[in-house]
Amino acid sequence: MSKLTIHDIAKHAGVSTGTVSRALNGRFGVSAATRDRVLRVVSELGYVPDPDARQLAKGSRTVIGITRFSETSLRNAYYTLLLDLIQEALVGAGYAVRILDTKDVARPGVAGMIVPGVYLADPRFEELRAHQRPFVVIGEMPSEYTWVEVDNRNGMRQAITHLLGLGHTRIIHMTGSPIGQTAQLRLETYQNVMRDANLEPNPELILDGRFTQLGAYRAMQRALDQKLEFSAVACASDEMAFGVLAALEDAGLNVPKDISVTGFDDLPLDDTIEHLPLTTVHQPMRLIGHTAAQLMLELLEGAAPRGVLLPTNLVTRASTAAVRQPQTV
Amino acid sequence: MSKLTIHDIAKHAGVSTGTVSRALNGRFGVSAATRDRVLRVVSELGYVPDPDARQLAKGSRTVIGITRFSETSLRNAYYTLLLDLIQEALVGAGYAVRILDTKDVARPGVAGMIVPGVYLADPRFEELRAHQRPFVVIGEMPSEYTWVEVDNRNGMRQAITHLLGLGHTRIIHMTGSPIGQTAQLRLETYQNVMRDANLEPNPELILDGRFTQLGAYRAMQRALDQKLEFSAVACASDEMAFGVLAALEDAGLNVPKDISVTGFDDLPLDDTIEHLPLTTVHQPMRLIGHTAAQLMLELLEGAAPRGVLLPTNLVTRASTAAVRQPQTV
DNA sequence: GTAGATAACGCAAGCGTTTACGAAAAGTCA
DNA sequence: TGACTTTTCGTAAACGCTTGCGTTATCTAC
Repeated sequence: MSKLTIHDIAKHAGVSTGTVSRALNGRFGVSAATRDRVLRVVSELGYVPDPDARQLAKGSRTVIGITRFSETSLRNAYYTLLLDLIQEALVGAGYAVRILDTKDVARPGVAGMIVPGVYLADPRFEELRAHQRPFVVIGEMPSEYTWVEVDNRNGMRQAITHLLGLGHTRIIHMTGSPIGQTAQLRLETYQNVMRDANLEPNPELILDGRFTQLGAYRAMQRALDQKLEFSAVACASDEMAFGVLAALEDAGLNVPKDISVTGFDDLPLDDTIEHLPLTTVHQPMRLIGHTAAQLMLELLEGAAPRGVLLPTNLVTRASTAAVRQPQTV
Repeated sequence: MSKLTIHDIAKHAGVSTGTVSRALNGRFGVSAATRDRVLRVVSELGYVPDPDARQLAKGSRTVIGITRFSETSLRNAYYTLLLDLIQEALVGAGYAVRILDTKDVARPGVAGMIVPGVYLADPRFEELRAHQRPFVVIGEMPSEYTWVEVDNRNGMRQAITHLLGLGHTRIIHMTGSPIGQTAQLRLETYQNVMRDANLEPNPELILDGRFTQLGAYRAMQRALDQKLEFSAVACASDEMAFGVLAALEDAGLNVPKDISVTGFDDLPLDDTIEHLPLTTVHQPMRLIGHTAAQLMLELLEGAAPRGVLLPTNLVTRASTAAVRQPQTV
């Protein structure tokens, strides 16, 4: 089957190409009836407009940049997946996507920026604000700007509640870098949920794993050396959970028999590594990517900035179990 | 300045647009004299052809896929940088770049694949071979196919020679996953250079860090626990070197006073983390990206597969120093 | 029912390239 | 030198889409 063009659609729907174009782009000047008919034909034939032709006709090419991550905050797998999803949505809408630096915001031809993992305190954030270009932030919630973030509170609440339900009371929280809102929210929620259960959060049980495997491994090891008493570890990221798992394993402890561990992110794992299936808070990755792209398109059409909070939910797997010997508070 | 088009070039050079196009694309039917004149005007005015228009005129859109990494082999920063560079070159040549999975090779519209960090033993490699589409491999050297890789031998040789020159004789080699050629070559070279210096390589001094910070940290820690005697660590990646640095620091050892450490890759570091400046083997990242793109374009034009080996060189920084108390073999 | 306003749509001219095709210029050979 | 081949280059028609303009159909209000 040779390439399907807008002319084919026009012919099938009995209208002109101009009308098809307008229907497709939601422009005014098309009656609801014909729009529906056109759209039906489009989906029946499986027509998808050629991004090149579209761009060409629209005028100068518009590219949307996605920044690199800061190393520490979020890791490889997460980023790559996100990139892919955003690309999918944006290219579908006729934009080009490039990986850029925040300073490229000003570059001609760059219509906007999607910035995952940028801290509000980050100088790069200032850079973005200084320019006129629209941008959408992933993973932080700068008021007055456009962002998409997951429901950290609810996610962590579910994880801690799950652990409490299994009888754990001495629960370590492995927190990430304290610079970001994300880590902060997860930490706060941990503290709140503990308090709600009448367990005054013990500062000793809050460890900083810097959002990395190694950081969490070291923190955990130090805690074990100090004979810290605990039966569960709630981590602010999967990455850190893997570090914790390794430290526990090296100490001869069994997960989940001796210690329960929870993560946060639900990263798709590389098949080549076998890990204990992790009980973790799932982030709707596809939705995040899709939403970020959608918000960008919205912004480009002149919409007002807004934030979107996406749901999270706990996925119970093999790294958590009932506490071994019930403890008295 | 409004957009520069092929017409502007044509006018300035006193030729037709067709001629400009032919000159630009190296097609036959244009004399050397006019080609040079056109090219000169092009670079003078800084004209760059519109990829969209080019694609549109050329026919159906062609996209070139880049696969995701397998987690373990090469890390985030490396990958992202590479992605950026390849994108730059390929988009400039009028192609679209998408992040895809190896199984998408067969997808219509995908002209080729660039696959960084795929092992030869990987089933994904078979997948690539099974289809007709051209692909170029980064970081492995599959004979009969097209690849770009850095000179692992020379790089590791320089690193070890540097350490030997500083008086070190008990040098640990922190190797990566043994599945890949890369780790294998670096390991072999370490052994060879040691032998050349009349130091029979000691198997005890070969540690597996699995190409990750955590892996290297654990391996190093174990070695320290066993009171292994050594004065330097030559790592097969920067990532692992950071793990080693952390382990040494935790053990109260000073780098480079007590122990010298070398890396491999010369990853651009995230500014937010302060690390000891690492003596490491530099990989010409820009060149790698550029070469991969170039090879792909070549392949698309029907050229025969070939491999390109890129140079490496040692960058001496603060993590290496003369051995403390000279040792006798 | 008619005039005037408004909404719906078709027409066709681009957007910046590439690439047949054919004309003109330059070589080639006897 | 003339006829014929080859090379060089200009012309113009695509490529698939958007959009301003003008035309026709549909409303609205009297």
